[in-house]
Amino acid sequence: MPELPEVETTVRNLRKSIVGRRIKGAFSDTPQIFEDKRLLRTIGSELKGDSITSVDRHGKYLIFNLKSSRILLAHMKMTGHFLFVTTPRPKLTKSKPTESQIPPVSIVYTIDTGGANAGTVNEREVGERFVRFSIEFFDGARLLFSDVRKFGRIWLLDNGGRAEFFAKRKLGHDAMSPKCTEKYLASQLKRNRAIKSLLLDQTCIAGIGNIYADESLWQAKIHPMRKSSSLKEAEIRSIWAAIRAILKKGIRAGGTSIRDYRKPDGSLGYFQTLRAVYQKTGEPCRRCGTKIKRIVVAQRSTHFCPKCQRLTINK
DNA sequence: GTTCCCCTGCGG
DNA sequence: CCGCAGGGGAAC
Repeated sequence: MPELPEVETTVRNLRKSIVGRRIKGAFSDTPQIFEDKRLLRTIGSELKGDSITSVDRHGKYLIFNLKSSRILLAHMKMTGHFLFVTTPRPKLTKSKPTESQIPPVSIVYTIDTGGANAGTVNEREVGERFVRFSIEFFDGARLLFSDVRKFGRIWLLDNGGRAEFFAKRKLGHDAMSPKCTEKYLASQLKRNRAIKSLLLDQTCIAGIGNIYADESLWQAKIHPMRKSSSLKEAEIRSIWAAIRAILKKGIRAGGTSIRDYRKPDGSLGYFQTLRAVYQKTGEPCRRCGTKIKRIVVAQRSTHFCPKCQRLTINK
């Protein structure tokens, strides 16, 4: 799921809800989401009494700045998404955690949505079934991290740990940052690789993923396999402008909700209704009617119009 | 560069 | 049963 527009939408949504609330506790029963496995047991006591002072983003990383000057970081990977709920904690089910798993502060229990009595509409909306991490605030509101595939990651950084964390990952400029100029893009494209693979490379530009890469290249009329070093200045300019326009459109649409992604309030984004090529294999190109083609680039499904987006420059 | 892996669910 | 899915890291 989440690419820059989804993460940005999440940030904007959460700023309105979680900033300033005092944390009563936190809980997770999914060891995979922590790089530091100790957090599985200690995250509750670590966060208790703290509060989130601001929410930010770098590429696809979500940044929760804490009053204690520490930072809670999150990456939603494929199916992760944050939900903010003020509804009462759901009723307990038989899948109650064992004694050893019960955290000192608060617990979010797994809801049994199977069987004839599959969860109520509300339970389905908040995706309780796949909650991997949760924070409970003193006023009863909760921040839930739902993630079917458990690829998402959460980190708790000490004061000052942020620079080291991002230096290690060598992220390029954020695609929506003023620093991500056309000139910067041109400098990054000097590496001689398929343009699509470079757009997906977070050390080149941070924030673009599979959907917005395909959409941007369609908009710019550039073939995804074009070698980046062969791109002319005008082509780079058009890619740069397309990235900006597409990401902006994605943000305005509240992101893409194809399967798992939702805004923190549970509502859907609508960029899926605006896309031109992503997962539109066989459908007519909006510009020329040619059937959209699917190939694999950088191990990812890639969708493009074989007529509008040519590899060779013949006209 | 590729290939495999981490996971779970869904649709053909 | 199979392939596929908004991501990314490790190993060859």
